[in-house]
Amino acid sequence: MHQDYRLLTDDEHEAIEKQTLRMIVQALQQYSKEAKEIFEVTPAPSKSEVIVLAEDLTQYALEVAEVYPINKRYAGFIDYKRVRWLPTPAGLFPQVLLVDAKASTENGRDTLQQSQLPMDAEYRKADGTVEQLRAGVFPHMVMASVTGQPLAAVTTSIFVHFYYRDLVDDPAGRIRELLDIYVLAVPHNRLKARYNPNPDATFFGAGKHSPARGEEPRIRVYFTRLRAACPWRLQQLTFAGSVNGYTLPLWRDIDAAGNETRDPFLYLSR
Amino acid sequence: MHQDYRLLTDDEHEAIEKQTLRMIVQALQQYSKEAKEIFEVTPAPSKSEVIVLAEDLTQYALEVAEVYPINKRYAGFIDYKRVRWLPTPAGLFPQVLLVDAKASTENGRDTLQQSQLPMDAEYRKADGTVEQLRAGVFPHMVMASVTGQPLAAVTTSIFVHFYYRDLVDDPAGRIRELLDIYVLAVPHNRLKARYNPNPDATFFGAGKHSPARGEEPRIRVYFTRLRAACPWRLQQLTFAGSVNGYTLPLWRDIDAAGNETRDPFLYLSR
DNA sequence: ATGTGGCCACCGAGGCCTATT
DNA sequence: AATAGGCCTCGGTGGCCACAT
Repeated sequence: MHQDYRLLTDDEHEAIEKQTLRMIVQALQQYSKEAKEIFEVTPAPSKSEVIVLAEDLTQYALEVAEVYPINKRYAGFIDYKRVRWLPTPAGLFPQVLLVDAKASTENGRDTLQQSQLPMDAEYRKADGTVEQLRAGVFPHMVMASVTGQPLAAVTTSIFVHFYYRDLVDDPAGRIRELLDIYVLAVPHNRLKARYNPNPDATFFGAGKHSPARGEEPRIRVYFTRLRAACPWRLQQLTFAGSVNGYTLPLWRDIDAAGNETRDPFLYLSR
Repeated sequence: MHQDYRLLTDDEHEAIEKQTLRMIVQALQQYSKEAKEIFEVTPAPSKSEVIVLAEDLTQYALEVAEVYPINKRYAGFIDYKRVRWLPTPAGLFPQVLLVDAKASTENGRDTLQQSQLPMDAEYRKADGTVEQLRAGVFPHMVMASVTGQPLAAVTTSIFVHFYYRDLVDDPAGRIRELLDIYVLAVPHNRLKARYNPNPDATFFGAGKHSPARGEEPRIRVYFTRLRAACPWRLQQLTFAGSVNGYTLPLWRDIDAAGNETRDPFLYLSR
Protein backbone atom coordinates (compact mmCIF):
# COMPACT_ATOMS: atom_id res chain seq x y z
CA MET A 1 0.00 0.00 0.00
CA HIS A 2 1.40 3.37 -0.99
CA GLN A 3 0.09 6.84 -1.69
CA ASP A 4 1.84 7.87 -4.85
CA TYR A 5 -0.16 7.30 -8.00
CA ARG A 6 2.98 7.46 -10.07
CA LEU A 7 3.95 4.09 -8.64
CA LEU A 8 0.75 2.50 -9.89
CA THR A 9 0.72 0.25 -12.90
CA ASP A 10 -1.24 1.51 -15.86
CA ASP A 11 -3.94 -1.03 -15.11
CA GLU A 12 -4.21 0.17 -11.56
CA HIS A 13 -4.49 3.73 -12.77
CA GLU A 14 -7.24 2.70 -15.15
CA ALA A 15 -9.01 1.10 -12.21
CA ILE A 16 -8.92 4.37 -10.28
CA GLU A 17 -10.61 6.18 -13.12
CA LYS A 18 -13.09 3.38 -13.50
CA GLN A 19 -14.19 3.35 -9.89
CA THR A 20 -14.39 7.13 -9.89
CA LEU A 21 -16.65 7.07 -12.91
CA ARG A 22 -18.76 4.25 -11.48
CA MET A 23 -19.65 6.30 -8.43
CA ILE A 24 -20.48 9.34 -10.52
CA VAL A 25 -22.75 7.28 -12.73
CA GLN A 26 -24.54 5.96 -9.66
CA ALA A 27 -24.99 9.49 -8.38
CA LEU A 28 -26.34 10.72 -11.69
CA GLN A 29 -28.69 7.76 -11.96
CA GLN A 30 -30.04 8.49 -8.51
CA TYR A 31 -30.51 12.14 -9.39
CA SER A 32 -31.75 11.58 -12.94
CA LYS A 33 -35.42 11.92 -12.15
CA GLU A 34 -35.15 15.27 -10.44
CA ALA A 35 -32.60 16.40 -13.01
CA LYS A 36 -35.03 15.70 -15.81
CA GLU A 37 -37.84 17.59 -14.11
CA ILE A 38 -35.74 20.64 -13.40
CA PHE A 39 -34.07 20.58 -16.78
CA GLU A 40 -37.30 20.40 -18.68
CA VAL A 41 -39.42 22.98 -16.91
CA THR A 42 -37.01 25.68 -15.83
CA PRO A 43 -37.98 28.78 -17.79
CA ALA A 44 -35.40 30.24 -20.13
CA PRO A 45 -34.76 33.95 -19.66
CA SER A 46 -32.20 33.40 -22.34
CA LYS A 47 -30.98 30.74 -24.67
CA SER A 48 -28.00 30.02 -22.51
CA GLU A 49 -30.09 28.83 -19.60
CA VAL A 50 -29.28 25.21 -20.47
CA ILE A 51 -25.63 25.80 -19.73
CA VAL A 52 -26.38 26.83 -16.19
CA LEU A 53 -28.86 24.01 -15.77
CA ALA A 54 -26.28 21.42 -16.72
CA GLU A 55 -23.78 22.91 -14.28
CA ASP A 56 -26.21 23.12 -11.39
CA LEU A 57 -27.66 19.67 -11.94
CA THR A 58 -24.22 18.13 -12.10
CA GLN A 59 -23.31 19.75 -8.82
CA TYR A 60 -26.53 18.64 -7.15
CA ALA A 61 -26.04 15.08 -8.31
CA LEU A 62 -22.41 14.79 -7.28
CA GLU A 63 -22.17 16.74 -4.06
CA VAL A 64 -24.04 14.07 -2.14
CA ALA A 65 -21.82 11.31 -3.49
CA GLU A 66 -18.45 12.43 -2.22
CA VAL A 67 -15.67 10.68 -0.39
CA TYR A 68 -13.28 11.63 2.40
CA PRO A 69 -12.56 15.29 1.66
CA ILE A 70 -9.14 16.90 1.72
CA ASN A 71 -9.19 20.43 3.04
CA LYS A 72 -7.81 22.02 -0.09
CA ARG A 73 -9.49 24.19 -2.66
CA TYR A 74 -8.65 26.10 -5.75
CA ALA A 75 -10.74 28.16 -8.11
CA GLY A 76 -11.17 28.23 -11.84
CA PHE A 77 -13.22 27.36 -14.87
CA ILE A 78 -13.94 23.71 -14.02
CA ASP A 79 -17.60 23.34 -13.06
CA TYR A 80 -17.22 20.85 -10.23
CA LYS A 81 -13.95 20.11 -8.50
CA ARG A 82 -13.06 18.39 -5.27
CA VAL A 83 -9.83 17.31 -3.66
CA ARG A 84 -10.30 14.11 -1.71
CA TRP A 85 -8.96 10.77 -0.53
CA LEU A 86 -9.95 7.95 -2.79
CA PRO A 87 -9.89 4.45 -1.32
CA THR A 88 -8.73 1.75 -3.72
CA PRO A 89 -7.36 -1.78 -3.38
CA ALA A 90 -3.93 -0.43 -4.24
CA GLY A 91 -3.99 2.20 -1.54
CA LEU A 92 -5.61 5.44 -0.43
CA PHE A 93 -4.84 8.08 -3.01
CA PRO A 94 -5.28 11.81 -2.88
CA GLN A 95 -7.26 12.81 -5.95
CA VAL A 96 -8.35 15.99 -7.67
CA LEU A 97 -11.69 15.24 -9.28
CA LEU A 98 -12.53 17.54 -12.17
CA VAL A 99 -15.99 17.41 -13.69
CA ASP A 100 -17.24 19.55 -16.50
CA ALA A 101 -20.88 19.76 -17.49
CA LYS A 102 -21.95 20.10 -21.11
CA ALA A 103 -25.37 20.81 -22.59
CA SER A 104 -25.85 19.88 -26.20
CA THR A 105 -28.32 19.05 -28.92
CA GLU A 106 -25.71 16.68 -30.32
CA ASN A 107 -24.95 13.27 -28.90
CA GLY A 108 -21.80 12.04 -30.49
CA ARG A 109 -19.00 14.29 -29.30
CA ASP A 110 -17.89 16.84 -26.76
CA THR A 111 -15.81 19.91 -27.24
CA LEU A 112 -13.00 20.54 -24.75
CA GLN A 113 -11.16 23.76 -24.07
CA GLN A 114 -7.44 23.19 -23.80
CA SER A 115 -7.79 23.84 -20.07
CA GLN A 116 -10.08 20.82 -19.90
CA LEU A 117 -7.82 18.49 -21.87
CA PRO A 118 -6.06 15.95 -19.64
CA MET A 119 -3.94 14.31 -22.33
CA ASP A 120 -1.50 15.58 -24.90
CA ALA A 121 -3.52 14.98 -28.03
CA GLU A 122 -2.60 14.38 -31.62
CA TYR A 123 -4.91 13.41 -34.43
CA ARG A 124 -5.16 13.39 -38.18
CA LYS A 125 -7.84 15.37 -39.88
CA ALA A 126 -9.84 14.18 -42.85
CA ASP A 127 -7.61 16.12 -45.20
CA GLY A 128 -4.60 14.23 -43.90
CA THR A 129 -3.01 16.95 -41.84
CA VAL A 130 -1.91 16.16 -38.30
CA GLU A 131 -2.77 18.48 -35.47
CA GLN A 132 -1.93 18.40 -31.82
CA LEU A 133 -2.91 20.10 -28.63
CA ARG A 134 -1.08 19.81 -25.34
CA ALA A 135 -2.91 18.93 -22.17
CA GLY A 136 -4.11 21.95 -20.22
CA VAL A 137 -5.01 19.93 -17.14
CA PHE A 138 -2.14 19.34 -14.73
CA PRO A 139 -1.50 15.61 -14.11
CA HIS A 140 -1.55 16.12 -10.36
CA MET A 141 -1.48 18.75 -7.68
CA VAL A 142 1.33 18.68 -5.18
CA MET A 143 0.49 19.30 -1.56
CA ALA A 144 2.82 19.43 1.38
CA SER A 145 2.16 16.69 3.91
CA VAL A 146 2.47 17.42 7.62
CA THR A 147 5.94 15.99 7.71
CA GLY A 148 6.87 18.16 4.80
CA GLN A 149 7.11 15.46 2.19
CA PRO A 150 5.25 16.26 -1.01
CA LEU A 151 2.04 14.41 -1.71
CA ALA A 152 0.69 14.37 -5.26
CA ALA A 153 -3.07 14.30 -5.82
CA VAL A 154 -3.91 12.64 -9.15
CA THR A 155 -6.20 14.45 -11.44
CA THR A 156 -9.21 12.61 -12.86
CA SER A 157 -11.28 14.22 -15.62
CA ILE A 158 -14.95 13.49 -16.12
CA PHE A 159 -17.45 15.07 -18.49
CA VAL A 160 -21.21 15.00 -17.98
CA HIS A 161 -23.05 15.59 -21.22
CA PHE A 162 -26.73 16.53 -21.12
CA TYR A 163 -28.19 15.64 -24.48
CA TYR A 164 -31.46 17.46 -25.06
CA ARG A 165 -33.76 19.01 -27.62
CA ASP A 166 -35.90 22.09 -27.50
CA LEU A 167 -39.65 21.66 -27.40
CA VAL A 168 -42.33 23.91 -28.82
CA ASP A 169 -45.97 23.76 -27.82
CA ASP A 170 -45.37 20.84 -25.54
CA PRO A 171 -48.70 19.66 -24.11
CA ALA A 172 -47.08 19.16 -20.72
CA GLY A 173 -45.67 22.67 -20.81
CA ARG A 174 -42.07 21.58 -21.00
CA ILE A 175 -39.54 23.87 -22.60
CA ARG A 176 -37.09 21.18 -23.57
CA GLU A 177 -36.61 17.46 -23.27
CA LEU A 178 -33.67 15.79 -21.58
CA LEU A 179 -32.96 12.70 -23.65
CA ASP A 180 -29.76 11.20 -22.29
CA ILE A 181 -26.97 11.86 -19.87
CA TYR A 182 -23.63 10.72 -21.21
CA VAL A 183 -20.72 10.44 -18.83
CA LEU A 184 -17.16 10.30 -20.10
CA ALA A 185 -13.92 9.49 -18.35
CA VAL A 186 -11.13 10.95 -20.45
CA PRO A 187 -7.84 9.20 -19.64
CA HIS A 188 -5.03 10.72 -17.63
CA ASN A 189 -2.00 11.83 -19.57
CA ARG A 190 0.10 8.93 -18.34
CA LEU A 191 -2.16 6.60 -20.33
CA LYS A 192 -1.36 8.31 -23.60
CA ALA A 193 0.56 5.31 -24.92
CA ARG A 194 -2.62 3.29 -24.63
CA TYR A 195 -5.10 5.77 -25.96
CA ASN A 196 -3.29 8.01 -28.37
CA PRO A 197 0.07 6.50 -29.33
CA ASN A 198 -0.02 8.24 -32.70
CA PRO A 199 -2.22 10.62 -34.70
CA ASP A 200 -4.10 7.75 -36.29
CA ALA A 201 -5.07 5.96 -33.10
CA THR A 202 -7.22 8.30 -31.09
CA PHE A 203 -10.66 9.39 -30.07
CA PHE A 204 -9.74 13.03 -30.58
CA GLY A 205 -10.83 15.12 -33.52
CA ALA A 206 -10.81 18.69 -34.75
CA GLY A 207 -12.06 21.28 -32.32
CA LYS A 208 -14.98 23.62 -32.63
CA HIS A 209 -12.93 26.74 -32.89
CA SER A 210 -12.53 28.71 -36.07
CA PRO A 211 -8.93 28.75 -37.24
CA ALA A 212 -9.87 31.36 -39.81
CA ARG A 213 -10.83 33.73 -37.03
CA GLY A 214 -7.82 32.92 -34.94
CA GLU A 215 -9.84 31.49 -32.08
CA GLU A 216 -8.29 29.60 -29.20
CA PRO A 217 -7.82 25.98 -30.25
CA ARG A 218 -10.26 23.47 -28.84
CA ILE A 219 -10.57 19.77 -29.45
CA ARG A 220 -13.30 17.19 -29.71
CA VAL A 221 -13.75 13.79 -28.10
CA TYR A 222 -15.74 11.37 -30.21
CA PHE A 223 -18.01 9.08 -28.25
CA THR A 224 -17.90 6.09 -30.57
CA ARG A 225 -14.15 6.01 -30.69
CA LEU A 226 -13.71 6.50 -26.97
CA ARG A 227 -16.08 3.61 -26.43
CA ALA A 228 -14.20 1.46 -28.92
CA ALA A 229 -10.94 2.16 -27.11
CA CYS A 230 -12.42 1.37 -23.72
CA PRO A 231 -16.13 0.58 -23.34
CA TRP A 232 -16.62 1.70 -19.76
CA ARG A 233 -15.18 5.16 -20.42
CA LEU A 234 -18.35 6.13 -22.26
CA GLN A 235 -21.45 5.66 -20.16
CA GLN A 236 -24.95 6.47 -21.32
CA LEU A 237 -27.89 6.98 -19.01
CA THR A 238 -30.95 7.18 -21.19
CA PHE A 239 -34.52 8.22 -20.52
CA ALA A 240 -35.65 6.31 -23.60
CA GLY A 241 -37.80 3.43 -22.45
CA SER A 242 -37.82 4.67 -18.87
CA VAL A 243 -41.06 4.01 -17.05
CA ASN A 244 -40.40 5.54 -13.64
CA GLY A 245 -38.85 8.87 -14.50
CA TYR A 246 -35.31 7.73 -13.85
CA THR A 247 -32.81 6.85 -16.53
CA LEU A 248 -32.19 3.17 -17.20
CA PRO A 249 -29.58 1.96 -14.70
CA LEU A 250 -27.05 0.32 -16.98
CA TRP A 251 -23.30 0.24 -16.62
CA ARG A 252 -21.23 -0.37 -19.71
CA ASP A 253 -18.23 -2.61 -19.24
CA ILE A 254 -16.15 -5.25 -20.88
CA ASP A 255 -16.01 -8.90 -19.92
CA ALA A 256 -13.09 -11.29 -19.73
CA ALA A 257 -13.59 -12.34 -23.33
CA GLY A 258 -13.28 -8.75 -24.43
CA ASN A 259 -16.93 -8.28 -25.23
CA GLU A 260 -18.83 -5.17 -24.30
CA THR A 261 -21.47 -5.68 -21.64
CA ARG A 262 -24.29 -3.66 -20.13
CA ASP A 263 -25.01 -4.52 -16.55
CA PRO A 264 -28.09 -3.30 -14.76
CA PHE A 265 -27.48 -1.88 -11.29
CA LEU A 266 -29.66 -1.04 -8.33
CA TYR A 267 -30.04 2.44 -6.93
CA LEU A 268 -31.80 4.29 -4.17
CA SER A 269 -34.09 7.29 -4.19
CA ARG A 270 -32.90 10.57 -2.75
CA MET B 1 -44.44 30.78 16.76
CA HIS B 2 -45.57 30.34 13.19
CA GLN B 3 -43.96 29.45 9.88
CA ASP B 4 -45.38 31.98 7.47
CA TYR B 5 -43.13 34.95 6.86
CA ARG B 6 -46.04 36.95 5.57
CA LEU B 7 -47.34 37.13 9.11
CA LEU B 8 -44.15 38.75 10.32
CA THR B 9 -43.98 42.43 11.12
CA ASP B 10 -41.68 44.46 8.92
CA ASP B 11 -39.21 44.69 11.78
CA GLU B 12 -39.19 40.95 12.21
CA HIS B 13 -38.61 40.53 8.51
CA GLU B 14 -35.69 42.96 8.71
CA ALA B 15 -34.30 40.86 11.53
CA ILE B 16 -34.37 37.76 9.38
CA GLU B 17 -32.32 39.45 6.72
CA LYS B 18 -29.99 40.83 9.32
CA GLN B 19 -29.22 37.52 10.94
CA THR B 20 -28.82 35.91 7.55
CA LEU B 21 -26.29 38.55 6.56
CA ARG B 22 -24.50 38.30 9.89
CA MET B 23 -23.78 34.65 9.38
CA ILE B 24 -22.57 35.19 5.85
CA VAL B 25 -20.23 37.93 7.01
CA GLN B 26 -18.80 35.60 9.64
CA ALA B 27 -18.28 32.93 7.01
CA LEU B 28 -16.55 35.32 4.65
CA GLN B 29 -14.36 36.68 7.43
CA GLN B 30 -13.29 33.18 8.32
CA TYR B 31 -12.53 32.40 4.69
CA SER B 32 -11.01 35.78 3.84
CA LYS B 33 -7.41 34.71 4.20
CA GLU B 34 -7.64 31.76 1.85
CA ALA B 35 -9.88 33.77 -0.46
CA LYS B 36 -7.25 36.45 -0.79
CA GLU B 37 -4.51 33.95 -1.54
CA ILE B 38 -6.49 32.13 -4.18
CA PHE B 39 -7.85 35.31 -5.71
CA GLU B 40 -4.45 36.92 -6.04
CA VAL B 41 -2.38 34.12 -7.43
CA THR B 42 -4.72 32.11 -9.65
CA PRO B 43 -3.42 32.51 -13.19
CA ALA B 44 -5.72 34.12 -15.71
CA PRO B 45 -6.16 32.11 -18.91
CA SER B 46 -8.48 34.93 -19.83
CA LYS B 47 -9.61 38.25 -18.54
CA SER B 48 -12.81 36.82 -17.23
CA GLU B 49 -11.08 34.60 -14.71
CA VAL B 50 -12.01 36.96 -11.87
CA ILE B 51 -15.68 36.25 -12.44
CA VAL B 52 -15.20 32.57 -11.81
CA LEU B 53 -12.92 33.24 -8.86
CA ALA B 54 -15.55 35.35 -7.15
CA GLU B 55 -18.16 32.66 -7.69
CA ASP B 56 -16.00 29.82 -6.45
CA LEU B 57 -14.71 31.69 -3.43
CA THR B 58 -18.21 32.69 -2.42
CA GLN B 59 -19.30 29.09 -2.60
CA TYR B 60 -16.32 27.86 -0.61
CA ALA B 61 -16.91 30.44 2.08
CA LEU B 62 -20.63 29.85 2.45
CA GLU B 63 -21.06 26.12 1.99
CA VAL B 64 -19.53 25.40 5.37
CA ALA B 65 -21.77 27.92 7.11
CA GLU B 66 -25.16 26.50 6.32
CA VAL B 67 -28.21 25.75 8.42
CA TYR B 68 -30.76 22.94 8.50
CA PRO B 69 -31.21 22.12 4.81
CA ILE B 70 -34.52 21.59 3.07
CA ASN B 71 -34.38 18.91 0.44
CA LYS B 72 -35.39 21.14 -2.44
CA ARG B 73 -33.35 22.44 -5.30
CA TYR B 74 -33.79 24.48 -8.42
CA ALA B 75 -31.37 25.62 -11.05
CA GLY B 76 -30.62 28.94 -12.65
CA PHE B 77 -28.37 31.95 -12.92
CA ILE B 78 -27.93 32.66 -9.21
CA ASP B 79 -24.40 31.76 -8.13
CA TYR B 80 -25.17 30.28 -4.72
CA LYS B 81 -28.63 29.19 -3.66
CA ARG B 82 -29.91 27.05 -0.83
CA VAL B 83 -33.34 26.25 0.52
CA ARG B 84 -33.21 25.80 4.29
CA TRP B 85 -34.85 26.21 7.63
CA LEU B 86 -33.82 29.41 9.35
CA PRO B 87 -34.22 29.54 13.12
CA THR B 88 -35.34 32.93 14.46
CA PRO B 89 -36.93 34.19 17.66
CA ALA B 90 -40.20 34.59 15.78
CA GLY B 91 -40.20 31.03 14.53
CA LEU B 92 -38.51 28.57 12.22
CA PHE B 93 -38.88 29.84 8.68
CA PRO B 94 -38.21 28.12 5.39
CA GLN B 95 -35.92 30.36 3.39
CA VAL B 96 -34.50 30.53 -0.10
CA LEU B 97 -31.09 32.10 0.22
CA LEU B 98 -29.85 33.70 -2.98
CA VAL B 99 -26.29 34.92 -3.17
CA ASP B 100 -24.65 36.48 -6.15
CA ALA B 101 -20.93 37.07 -6.44
CA LYS B 102 -19.52 40.14 -8.17
CA ALA B 103 -15.94 40.97 -9.10
CA SER B 104 -15.18 44.61 -9.72
CA THR B 105 -12.54 47.27 -9.88
CA GLU B 106 -15.16 49.69 -8.56
CA ASN B 107 -16.22 49.87 -4.96
CA GLY B 108 -19.30 52.02 -4.80
CA ARG B 109 -22.07 50.17 -6.60
CA ASP B 110 -23.25 46.86 -7.94
CA THR B 111 -25.09 46.11 -11.12
CA LEU B 112 -28.07 43.76 -10.90
CA GLN B 113 -29.78 41.89 -13.70
CA GLN B 114 -33.52 42.10 -13.43
CA SER B 115 -33.48 38.43 -12.43
CA GLN B 116 -31.38 39.42 -9.41
CA LEU B 117 -33.59 42.32 -8.33
CA PRO B 118 -35.69 41.49 -5.26
CA MET B 119 -37.65 44.72 -5.08
CA ASP B 120 -39.77 46.67 -7.55
CA ALA B 121 -37.51 49.62 -8.11
CA GLU B 122 -38.15 53.18 -9.15
CA TYR B 123 -35.63 55.99 -9.23
CA ARG B 124 -35.07 59.37 -10.75
CA LYS B 125 -32.11 59.91 -12.99
CA ALA B 126 -29.93 62.99 -12.96
CA ASP B 127 -31.83 64.41 -15.90
CA GLY B 128 -35.06 64.23 -13.94
CA THR B 129 -36.68 61.32 -15.70
CA VAL B 130 -38.13 58.53 -13.63
CA GLU B 131 -37.40 54.93 -14.45
CA GLN B 132 -38.57 51.69 -12.93
CA LEU B 133 -37.78 48.03 -13.05
CA ARG B 134 -39.91 45.28 -11.59
CA ALA B 135 -38.44 42.69 -9.31
CA GLY B 136 -37.25 39.58 -11.11
CA VAL B 137 -36.73 37.60 -7.92
CA PHE B 138 -39.84 35.85 -6.65
CA PRO B 139 -40.75 36.91 -3.08
CA HIS B 140 -41.02 33.30 -1.97
CA MET B 141 -41.16 29.76 -3.23
CA VAL B 142 -44.20 27.69 -2.38
CA MET B 143 -43.65 24.11 -1.38
CA ALA B 144 -46.25 21.51 -0.46
CA SER B 145 -45.97 20.35 3.12
CA VAL B 146 -46.54 16.71 3.96
CA THR B 147 -50.11 17.44 4.98
CA GLY B 148 -50.63 19.21 1.71
CA GLN B 149 -50.79 22.71 3.05
CA PRO B 150 -48.61 25.17 1.18
CA LEU B 151 -45.46 26.41 2.84
CA ALA B 152 -43.81 29.55 1.54
CA ALA B 153 -40.03 29.87 1.72
CA VAL B 154 -38.98 33.52 1.90
CA THR B 155 -36.40 34.72 -0.46
CA THR B 156 -33.37 36.59 0.88
CA SER B 157 -30.98 38.30 -1.52
CA ILE B 158 -27.32 38.83 -0.74
CA PHE B 159 -24.51 40.15 -2.93
CA VAL B 160 -20.85 39.50 -2.31
CA HIS B 161 -18.67 42.08 -4.03
CA PHE B 162 -14.96 41.38 -4.50
CA TYR B 163 -13.26 44.72 -4.96
CA TYR B 164 -9.86 44.29 -6.55
CA ARG B 165 -7.24 45.79 -8.81
CA ASP B 166 -4.96 44.26 -11.35
CA LEU B 167 -1.27 44.13 -10.58
CA VAL B 168 1.66 44.30 -12.96
CA ASP B 169 5.17 43.26 -12.06
CA ASP B 170 4.21 42.46 -8.51
CA PRO B 171 7.33 41.46 -6.56
CA ALA B 172 5.36 38.71 -4.84
CA GLY B 173 4.16 37.37 -8.17
CA ARG B 174 0.55 38.23 -7.61
CA ILE B 175 -1.67 38.86 -10.58
CA ARG B 176 -4.19 41.02 -8.78
CA GLU B 177 -4.90 42.35 -5.33
CA LEU B 178 -8.08 41.70 -3.40
CA LEU B 179 -8.78 44.91 -1.52
CA ASP B 180 -12.18 44.51 0.12
CA ILE B 181 -15.12 42.20 0.26
CA TYR B 182 -18.40 44.10 0.44
CA VAL B 183 -21.52 42.23 1.42
CA LEU B 184 -24.95 43.65 0.69
CA ALA B 185 -28.38 42.60 1.85
CA VAL B 186 -30.86 44.04 -0.61
CA PRO B 187 -34.32 44.24 1.02
CA HIS B 188 -37.20 41.94 0.22
CA ASN B 189 -39.98 43.41 -1.87
CA ARG B 190 -42.34 43.65 1.07
CA LEU B 191 -40.05 46.29 2.55
CA LYS B 192 -40.46 48.55 -0.44
CA ALA B 193 -42.41 51.14 1.55
CA ARG B 194 -39.39 51.55 3.79
CA TYR B 195 -36.66 51.55 1.22
CA ASN B 196 -38.12 52.90 -1.98
CA PRO B 197 -41.46 54.58 -1.33
CA ASN B 198 -40.96 56.90 -4.28
CA PRO B 199 -38.46 57.57 -7.06
CA ASP B 200 -36.61 60.11 -4.95
CA ALA B 201 -36.04 57.93 -1.93
CA THR B 202 -33.96 54.99 -3.01
CA PHE B 203 -30.56 53.41 -3.25
CA PHE B 204 -31.21 52.38 -6.84
CA GLY B 205 -29.74 54.10 -9.85
CA ALA B 206 -29.45 53.69 -13.60
CA GLY B 207 -28.25 50.33 -14.79
CA LYS B 208 -25.20 49.46 -16.78
CA HIS B 209 -27.03 48.49 -19.91
CA SER B 210 -27.00 50.57 -23.06
CA PRO B 211 -30.49 51.80 -23.92
CA ALA B 212 -29.16 53.00 -27.25
CA ARG B 213 -28.34 49.41 -28.15
CA GLY B 214 -31.57 48.02 -26.82
CA GLU B 215 -29.90 45.92 -24.16
CA GLU B 216 -31.82 44.20 -21.39
CA PRO B 217 -32.40 46.71 -18.61
CA ARG B 218 -30.24 46.35 -15.52
CA ILE B 219 -30.09 48.47 -12.41
CA ARG B 220 -27.51 49.63 -9.91
CA VAL B 221 -27.42 49.58 -6.12
CA TYR B 222 -25.38 52.40 -4.63
CA PHE B 223 -23.44 51.46 -1.53
CA THR B 224 -23.50 54.84 0.19
CA ARG B 225 -27.23 55.19 -0.12
CA LEU B 226 -27.97 51.65 0.94
CA ARG B 227 -25.84 52.24 3.99
CA ALA B 228 -27.61 55.51 4.73
CA ALA B 229 -30.97 53.79 4.56
CA CYS B 230 -29.84 50.97 6.82
CA PRO B 231 -26.23 50.73 8.01
CA TRP B 232 -26.01 47.01 8.54
CA ARG B 233 -27.19 46.24 5.01
CA LEU B 234 -23.81 47.30 3.66
CA GLN B 235 -20.95 45.41 5.23
CA GLN B 236 -17.32 45.90 4.36
CA LEU B 237 -14.57 43.43 5.11
CA THR B 238 -11.32 45.14 4.31
CA PHE B 239 -7.78 43.89 3.97
CA ALA B 240 -6.46 47.42 4.51
CA GLY B 241 -4.62 47.46 7.80
CA SER B 242 -4.85 43.72 8.18
CA VAL B 243 -1.83 42.15 9.83
CA ASN B 244 -2.71 38.47 9.81
CA GLY B 245 -3.98 37.93 6.29
CA TYR B 246 -7.64 38.00 7.26
CA THR B 247 -9.92 40.96 6.72
CA LEU B 248 -10.68 43.15 9.72
CA PRO B 249 -13.59 41.57 11.59
CA LEU B 250 -15.98 44.46 11.91
CA TRP B 251 -19.74 44.39 11.79
CA ARG B 252 -21.56 47.58 10.87
CA ASP B 253 -24.71 48.26 12.80
CA ILE B 254 -26.81 50.99 14.30
CA ASP B 255 -27.22 51.67 18.01
CA ALA B 256 -30.28 52.66 19.98
CA ALA B 257 -29.54 56.34 19.48
CA GLY B 258 -29.54 55.81 15.75
CA ASN B 259 -25.81 56.15 15.31
CA GLU B 260 -23.83 53.90 13.08
CA THR B 261 -21.48 51.55 14.87
CA ARG B 262 -18.69 49.16 13.93
CA ASP B 263 -18.33 46.25 16.27
CA PRO B 264 -15.36 43.91 16.21
CA PHE B 265 -16.20 40.22 16.32
CA LEU B 266 -14.26 37.05 16.97
CA TYR B 267 -13.80 34.28 14.44
CA LEU B 268 -12.19 30.91 14.08
CA SER B 269 -9.75 29.54 11.59
CA ARG B 270 -10.86 26.92 9.11
C1' DA C 1 -12.29 63.35 -6.14
C1' DT C 2 -16.82 61.11 -6.16
C1' DG C 3 -21.24 60.01 -7.80
C1' DT C 4 -23.85 58.70 -12.25
C1' DG C 5 -24.77 57.08 -16.86
C1' DG C 6 -24.05 54.05 -20.42
C1' DC C 7 -21.24 52.34 -24.60
C1' DC C 8 -18.64 48.49 -25.60
C1' DA C 9 -15.34 44.80 -25.17
C1' DC C 10 -14.46 40.09 -24.14
C1' DC C 11 -15.06 35.54 -24.13
C1' DG C 12 -17.27 31.15 -22.77
C1' DA C 13 -20.55 27.74 -24.77
C1' DG C 14 -22.80 25.92 -28.31
C1' DG C 15 -26.20 26.14 -32.44
C1' DC C 16 -25.96 25.00 -36.98
C1' DC C 17 -24.58 24.85 -41.67
C1' DT C 18 -21.63 22.15 -44.85
C1' DA C 19 -19.08 18.69 -46.94
C1' DT C 20 -18.00 13.94 -47.24
C1' DT C 21 -18.56 9.01 -46.99
C1' DA D 1 -28.16 9.01 -42.04
C1' DA D 2 -24.01 9.55 -39.66
C1' DT D 3 -19.30 11.60 -39.12
C1' DA D 4 -16.30 15.73 -39.26
C1' DG D 5 -14.97 20.43 -39.57
C1' DG D 6 -15.54 25.07 -38.34
C1' DC D 7 -18.02 29.76 -38.79
C1' DC D 8 -20.59 32.65 -36.19
C1' DT D 9 -24.27 33.77 -32.81
C1' DC D 10 -25.78 34.85 -28.12
C1' DG D 11 -25.54 36.67 -23.95
C1' DG D 12 -23.43 37.23 -19.23
C1' DT D 13 -20.11 40.32 -16.92
C1' DG D 14 -17.71 44.20 -16.17
C1' DG D 15 -13.89 47.58 -17.93
C1' DC D 16 -13.82 52.20 -18.75
C1' DC D 17 -14.80 56.69 -20.45
C1' DA D 18 -17.45 60.96 -19.98
C1' DC D 19 -19.83 64.26 -17.44
C1' DA D 20 -21.72 66.43 -13.47
C1' DT D 21 -21.43 67.72 -8.73
